[in-house]
Amino acid sequence: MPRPSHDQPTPGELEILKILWDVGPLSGRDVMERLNEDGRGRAYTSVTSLMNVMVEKRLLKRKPDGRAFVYSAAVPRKKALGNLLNDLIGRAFEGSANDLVAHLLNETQLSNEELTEIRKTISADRKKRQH
Amino acid sequence: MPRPSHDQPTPGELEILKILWDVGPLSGRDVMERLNEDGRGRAYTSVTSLMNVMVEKRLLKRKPDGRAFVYSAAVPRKKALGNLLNDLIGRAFEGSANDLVAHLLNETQLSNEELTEIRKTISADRKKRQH
DNA sequence: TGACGTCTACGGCTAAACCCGTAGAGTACA
DNA sequence: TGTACTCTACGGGTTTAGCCGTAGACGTCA
Repeated sequence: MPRPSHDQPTPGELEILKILWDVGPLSGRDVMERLNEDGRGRAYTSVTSLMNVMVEKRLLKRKPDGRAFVYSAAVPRKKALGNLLNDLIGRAFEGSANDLVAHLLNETQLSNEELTEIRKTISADRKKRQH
Repeated sequence: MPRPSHDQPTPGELEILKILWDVGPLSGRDVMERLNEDGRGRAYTSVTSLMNVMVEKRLLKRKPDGRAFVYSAAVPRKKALGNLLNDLIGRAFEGSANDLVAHLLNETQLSNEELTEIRKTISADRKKRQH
């Protein structure tokens, strides 16, 4: 049996999605330039080839624009990140979101700033939910 | 350039690690039987072959036991899960643990039970930290 | 018209993930 | 001794991820 197809965006695919989520529809060349701001000098065809795979996977949409294509995300950011989170919760934390949070607090070293931020997030969420 | 070596345990590797973390050192056959409780009928050689790769990656250790090997996790659970979490935070949430928690609360549908659990976890953590 | 540049389509490459089968050595038991 | 079983070692197979190069179409500008 082959390697299981993961259904989640791969790391490289996520990079592209993040760019398109942030700045909206872009040409292949624009995506390449943004990607390569990290210093890795990907070739133009590497990027478009990856994006074409993503179109087949329904992660991206593309429309002709003159002679070229304009690509845009076909999956909303919130949903994609939620899937990624749920995938990790399912694979590593027996499906318990609470286990994940507990691990985050106990086993990773968070700065005090991050801790207070998280506490604020939690209490704000509680207030929001009691209408 | 090839696919970047991910440094994190793959999904299949994580399954094996979870078994060894839970029940301690096991023979290849025992690991196979536990794995196959999920219904997928992996062959014995599939499992041992995967575990041998994991030994090379230093994810597992093995010791001869009579004619066979006994495998054990070479990476502590807390560290491996922490790495997995940090990897996701870095790739998907711009390095912000708080963003991850916020996403968990806002964008994934958690049950009320899970929400109260998480709140308890957070406040227990706070109390623990004010020694 | 010709030189140049950019775009797509296509195919190919390496390595990882995951899956197995077979051969040969060792053990156990009748 | 012979049969049956189990283990390791080894190699192979398929799919995906990520990376490119080249060919051919098309546009621009001198």
